[in-house]
Amino acid sequence: MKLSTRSRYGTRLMLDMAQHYQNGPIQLGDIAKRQDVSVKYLEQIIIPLKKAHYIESVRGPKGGHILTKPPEEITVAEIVALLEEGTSLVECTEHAEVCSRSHTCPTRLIWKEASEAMFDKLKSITLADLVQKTKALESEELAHVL
Amino acid sequence: MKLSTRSRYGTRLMLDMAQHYQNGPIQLGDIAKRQDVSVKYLEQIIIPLKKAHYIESVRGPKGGHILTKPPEEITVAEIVALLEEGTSLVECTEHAEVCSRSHTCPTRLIWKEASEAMFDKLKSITLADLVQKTKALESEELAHVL
DNA sequence: TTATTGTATATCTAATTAATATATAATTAA
DNA sequence: TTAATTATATATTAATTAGATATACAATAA
Repeated sequence: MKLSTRSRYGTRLMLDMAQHYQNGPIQLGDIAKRQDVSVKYLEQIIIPLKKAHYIESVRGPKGGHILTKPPEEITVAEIVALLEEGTSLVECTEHAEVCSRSHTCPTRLIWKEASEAMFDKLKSITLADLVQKTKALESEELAHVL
Repeated sequence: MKLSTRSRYGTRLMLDMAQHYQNGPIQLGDIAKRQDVSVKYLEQIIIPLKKAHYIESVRGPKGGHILTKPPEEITVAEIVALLEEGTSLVECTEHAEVCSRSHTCPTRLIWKEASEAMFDKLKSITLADLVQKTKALESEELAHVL
């Protein structure tokens, strides 16, 4: 039931890009340093995000990656759904045919409801919200140190 | 992010026991047949449920397992939390020390909120609800066949 | 034209999941 | 009292997935 590093790192990748949204193409090397994740792993994670057109890339020196939409218009639910390949906690709610009991299975329905509750929450959070939250947390931390 | 078979089968194990709550000790062999899961696997899954005192067992012929509480008093949230070993989608919300970024990490907070949304839903569903739901689904299915 | 950056595959390791096997202990009914 | 039945405990195995790393190639701006 744990979230994979794939969607956790992917969300941080997107958040990092949102934080530098105005700065032109962002390089994975920079994100990797800031987020403390290997470039090679980020290269894998970014593929589905590019395929789904959340990100565009430019090659060559001074190249990098750019969000195609403002952070206000991207929810965490979209990112997680993409990187986890679906919004369901069980295979059978999306593909009933994987289990012969699907049509009379009562537990199947509750897993569906639980998945929906979770994603409804994630739908309510945009990358812009996360950028804001980050600033708040950082000044909190600063106040705590002083 | 998928639920393990452990908690899925475990929930069905508990549901099956709830369906036969009045029938005295239930044998794993019977549950295994009805639920189409191997006895050996159920034997493993039942261990934490016994440790947490949801189930008591009697050995010998005519032995088996019994719920210690009526199905109305057991929620799916409890079962899943037990079998998934926690209610969190990420390690760091329960053990902040696993990640040095925890104190300023904005994503950590949203994973926590999402986990809570999910478990709040599961808390609202008891084994008795599932027993009811099963009956409804079965008569629906019957009506469909006729 | 070369340094820089992204792209595409392939490979690898470790952990986890899902399950099976074997041996043992308790209990009851014949 | 003993044979059948059932639970318990531990070990083992097979398959899958997660999490990463490595290698070779393609594009492009300075």
